[in-house]
Amino acid sequence: MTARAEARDAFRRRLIDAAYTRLATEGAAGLRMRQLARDLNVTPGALYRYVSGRDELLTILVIDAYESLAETVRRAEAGVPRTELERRWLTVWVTVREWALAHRNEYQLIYGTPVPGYEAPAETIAPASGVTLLLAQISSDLWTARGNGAADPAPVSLAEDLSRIAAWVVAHGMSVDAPGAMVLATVEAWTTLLGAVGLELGGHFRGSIHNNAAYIELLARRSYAALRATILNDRVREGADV
Amino acid sequence: MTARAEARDAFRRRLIDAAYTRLATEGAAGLRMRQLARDLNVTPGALYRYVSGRDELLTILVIDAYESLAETVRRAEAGVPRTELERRWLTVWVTVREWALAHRNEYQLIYGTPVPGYEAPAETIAPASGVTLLLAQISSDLWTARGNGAADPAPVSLAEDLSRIAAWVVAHGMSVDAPGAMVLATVEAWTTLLGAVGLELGGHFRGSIHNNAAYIELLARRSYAALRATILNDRVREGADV
DNA sequence: AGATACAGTGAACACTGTTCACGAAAGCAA
DNA sequence: TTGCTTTCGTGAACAGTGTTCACTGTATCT
Repeated sequence: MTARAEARDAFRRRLIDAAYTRLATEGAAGLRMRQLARDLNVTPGALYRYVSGRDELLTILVIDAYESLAETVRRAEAGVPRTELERRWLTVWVTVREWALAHRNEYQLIYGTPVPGYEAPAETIAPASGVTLLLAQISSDLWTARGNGAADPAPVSLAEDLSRIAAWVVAHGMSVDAPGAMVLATVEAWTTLLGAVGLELGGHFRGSIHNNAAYIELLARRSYAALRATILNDRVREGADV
Repeated sequence: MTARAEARDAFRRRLIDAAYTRLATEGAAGLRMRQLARDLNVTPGALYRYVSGRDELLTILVIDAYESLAETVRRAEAGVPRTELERRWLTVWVTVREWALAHRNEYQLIYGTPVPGYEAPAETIAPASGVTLLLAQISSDLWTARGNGAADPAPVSLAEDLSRIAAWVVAHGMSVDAPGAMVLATVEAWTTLLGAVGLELGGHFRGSIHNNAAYIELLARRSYAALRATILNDRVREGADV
């Protein structure tokens, strides 16, 4: 590797780091090319030797954010014994929230309003699936450990979507034997989780929920209970007439 | 009223209308003072006679969006017979989603990432409560019509938050006798609803849910069932041992 | 009718992202 | 080592942004 290529990579790294810092401290709007040039003691034009423009920088940061979130959650979840399914589930919820609080701007970058004039390109799709896959894994583990229970029927109106999700899960190397109702409950959990975090970050709980940690934990427990309840066995044992 | 004051009001109205149009067609980023000036055949400086700046315009539009959403949902919900609680509940969910789809940018303006450098001022808080109040009303009606059921106990960790919500509901002229567990289920529903709409608008269901109409309806039904289930009476009748 | 308040102008200021011709330096081949 | 080529960073420029301000002309009020 030539000295030039090395210097090039090094500077590109510095640029991305500077961009990351600006994003973290000032949000997506603080990501200004001219400001980054000042941060790096260079004229604005020089940046375009390393990056095609502001959009590419944003794409890099989007991917970075997805990966950072997924990695953080994966690491936390890996620390919980495999058999303690509910604790694993809970850990995912809590860790997502904590990451979001610690990385507000990165979170908004990926799950907030799309940045004006910026359309997330295809390469951002793959890294976006990290956390959902983790939930799917736990859900799948629950199904495997179910004993001899059957599952709720899945609604026909979503049959197509559910088989799409199943295919996608298979494509990520997981077994798909989890039934539609469980898959759906997992998607539902994902929806509620991101809803709760988004509302908290947006300050929409100002007049209601303040103890957001307790709230998210409650939501996590409920969603896990709902997930379990999709396995008929449990309910039947309890004598419900569903 | 003098002719001048009249013209002043008329122009201010025209300005807000133009801003609304730009927001709807191009998003918050398309809301450019200079562009609005061109739209109105006037120099940019003239706008500052009617509005203190871009932020005030945004605030007006934020309030407008909250009110438009609340009004739309209120009207739809009012069309359903009072006693059909589940249909009323469902109508709220579906209408919120439909409004969001028809007014993507307005929705993002209120529930998406806060616009860079813009902090929503106090006067936006009141109009934000429209839809939540509607859900609270249905939930309260359900409680009133419960027969002689008791309610689940509410978690102590959220007791403070729940009483804050109760106080806020009272301040809006509703009776508060609905128990904590129901209030919580209502907040939970709100969380999931906004989560689902936000994810759909953000394109985060691209690899999974496509039939979003069916999905939101399913979520609505489930959340209503959960709301009902907070009233012990029902569950006891079904023989569950919770 | 005269004083006053106000609307709109046009120029300016300080920014932004992006492009481009140019000179300097580095890498490579003979 | 010499010469050619590729790359780098600069500085200036372009087109755009929000906002301010001295200055007119016109409408309102006394």
